[in-house]
Amino acid sequence: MTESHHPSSPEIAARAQALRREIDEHNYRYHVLDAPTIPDAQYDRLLRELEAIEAAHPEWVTDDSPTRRVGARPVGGFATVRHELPMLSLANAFSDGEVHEFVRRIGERLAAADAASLTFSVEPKFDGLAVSLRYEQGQFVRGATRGDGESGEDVTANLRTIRAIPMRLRGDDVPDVLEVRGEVYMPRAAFESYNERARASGGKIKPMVNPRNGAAGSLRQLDPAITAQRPLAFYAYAVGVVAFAPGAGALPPAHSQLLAQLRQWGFPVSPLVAVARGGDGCLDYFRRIGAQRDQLPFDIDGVVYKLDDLGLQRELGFVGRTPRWAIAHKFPAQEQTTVVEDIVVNIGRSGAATPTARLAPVFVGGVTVSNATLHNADQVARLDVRIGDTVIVRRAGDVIPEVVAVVREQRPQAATPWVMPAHCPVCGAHIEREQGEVVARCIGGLSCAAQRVQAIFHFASRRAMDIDGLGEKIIEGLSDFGHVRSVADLYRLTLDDLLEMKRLADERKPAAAEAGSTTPEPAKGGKVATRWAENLIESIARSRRTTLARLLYSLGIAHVGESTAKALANWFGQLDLLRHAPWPILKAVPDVGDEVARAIDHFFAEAGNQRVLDALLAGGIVITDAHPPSPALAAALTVDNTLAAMAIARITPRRAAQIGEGCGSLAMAFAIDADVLRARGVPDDAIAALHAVAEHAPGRALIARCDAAIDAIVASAPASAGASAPLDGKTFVLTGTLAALSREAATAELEALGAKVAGSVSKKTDAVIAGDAAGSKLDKARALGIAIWDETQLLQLLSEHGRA
DNA sequence: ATACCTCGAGTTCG
DNA sequence: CTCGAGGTAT
Repeated sequence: MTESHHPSSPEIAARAQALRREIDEHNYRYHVLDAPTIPDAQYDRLLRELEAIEAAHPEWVTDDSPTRRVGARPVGGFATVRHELPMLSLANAFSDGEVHEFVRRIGERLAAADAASLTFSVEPKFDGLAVSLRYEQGQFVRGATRGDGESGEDVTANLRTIRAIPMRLRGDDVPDVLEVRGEVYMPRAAFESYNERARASGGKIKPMVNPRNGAAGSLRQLDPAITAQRPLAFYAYAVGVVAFAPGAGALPPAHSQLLAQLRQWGFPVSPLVAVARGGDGCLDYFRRIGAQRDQLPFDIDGVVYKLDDLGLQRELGFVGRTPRWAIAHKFPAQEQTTVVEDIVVNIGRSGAATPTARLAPVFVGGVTVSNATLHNADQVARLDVRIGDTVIVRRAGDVIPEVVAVVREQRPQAATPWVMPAHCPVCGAHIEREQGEVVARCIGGLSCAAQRVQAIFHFASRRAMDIDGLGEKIIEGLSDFGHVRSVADLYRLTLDDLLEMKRLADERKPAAAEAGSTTPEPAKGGKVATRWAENLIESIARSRRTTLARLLYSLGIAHVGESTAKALANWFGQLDLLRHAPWPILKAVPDVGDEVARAIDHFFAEAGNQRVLDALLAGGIVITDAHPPSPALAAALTVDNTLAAMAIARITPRRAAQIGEGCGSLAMAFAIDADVLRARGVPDDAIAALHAVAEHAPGRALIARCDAAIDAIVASAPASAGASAPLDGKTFVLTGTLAALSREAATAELEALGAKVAGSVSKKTDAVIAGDAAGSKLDKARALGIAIWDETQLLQLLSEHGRA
């Protein structure tokens, strides 16, 4: 429209009509062909132009205009619609055998010579909401939910808001009446972003439990304006009533062709539909779709096989409301409902009290689940899970089951909110929760049997001391019968100790053995038990030779995991230097800050822990990789002893420089009078900080200990670094499965060359080494433009430097 | 102070 | 794997 020329009414009306056609066309290209030809912004411009015209000329608005997708809000509930042809329900198959049986039955009834050659139209079974859409003379007139199959709810206004549903059929040969059946669903991405916003809203918007509930809830909104904001989509998969004008046309003879026809009429049909031959073809399809399931942009709960020939379908007919010619082959459910029988508290090695839901066993995602963690009290409160509640349990792409939501309608009257118990169920000590922390902890420490067992279990674990065959049950036995109180006791165990423990443990639970347990437990005191005990003793003996990093990690010091243990071992080199280092010294190690340094200091300050360490050494532990402390550590510490003083007085580097300028060194600063310092230009707050330490006896003692520790470290450190490691400062990330090396071996090789192997990709990563079936890390590397190597390149790098 | 980036700890079933 | 929280760079 130009500014000078005022278009006549007929011109504008024509423009409006053209816009409607164009917008419909773009909807079709986007939703049905999945091949948009204009950017979203341009689409929006067209829509706005049409809206403007219609606002100026309401008399031209047509019922099927794309602007009319959001209609008026219905009063009260939804009207009930009776389906002229009932909407079917399908029989289910859960195994290959049931599918073969289904095909065999059809072959038999049709007296087909060769059931294996029957063809089926096969398609994914969407996890959404089935609806029926009615078109008269090509216009969308009504849509209803499936309901009970006989009648559903009239959700026409809401269905209009779904762009994937055409308001008008395309083409000329359209039937007088057409009912299309299909599934309204919510794409996963839309579900995720909706929940993202819900979380960001801080509770104002309630997150959806899953895409299916999201779709169902959205479609049942009384206000179509709300539905319009929910990103719903639609796939057509069948027809109901179809009536052509006399002589005007007919449906094709096969279901697969019917789907093609629906696509031509303007309906989205899943691109995954296919044709399969015989039971084996169907099962091939099932596996192919199953393999893609996690990658699909929408949820499916199985696949559907329909005998392709519509004539044969008619011949077979129905049993009740389910057709003989179709079956749904379901994947193992990823979500199930079950009942929370109890909520118990588990105590971890750090005393963390973790609530766990004891569930009535339920088959989810291929395994029977009877436990699910609830993480912490906050999570329990968020979900408001109570004993006796019916809950939805999921086992998503991950392995670990989780409680997704509570089904409020099925809550027993008597159920009360769950609260974290005040006392440890194992040792009776208080359970306390630090201000601002999420986890509650049993404060019993090692006097709590649970924490003792967990501590020993951790000590023996593969990445720690690697004692093969020392499992939780055995440790419990050894602990209960007094053979092992601390990890050091493991190295004093005798064959007799183990055999006696086994005997006592077996006596304690004879009932279980008599209850017809299938595992024969004979020869308890005999050869088998002896052999077991010998193996365990041998495993323990083997573990004596270890590395400093492993030993440190084994101790279970708070905040000291594998990585920190390695850093400490590399920098200090020797246990003796480390076990007496005050925390300001520990802070010199990269990635060790106040919190971690204090935790280590605190651990070694416990006389009991030092005794255990001595006992371990007395028990024959040998550190095979002891070496002098790193020159870098010595260098960091000798900068005028400033490090320790800075840490204690919380003096920042900038301030330390100011003080240093004023009096030569920080150490000197402690000896100089406040007035003199002030006269030399040292700021008052710096002086106050120095004094706080100097006048505080523990502070002075700490500085003295730091001095001693620094002397010891400097004395034993080599003068300077030799040739630096070839890959010093490089960071790698491993992903996927490597063929020649295990992931652990590859890590060890790279670290031997001085490289760091990180767990996740960031912009600091130098290269990502991708093995087979690499996952999200690879995508992230691509997004960040990080070098991606294959295994060959890794092996080449290693051999260049004389490894592997 | 703030915004990453890492690390640690807990977790289920066969 | 996922969350929480510690460490460090900005």
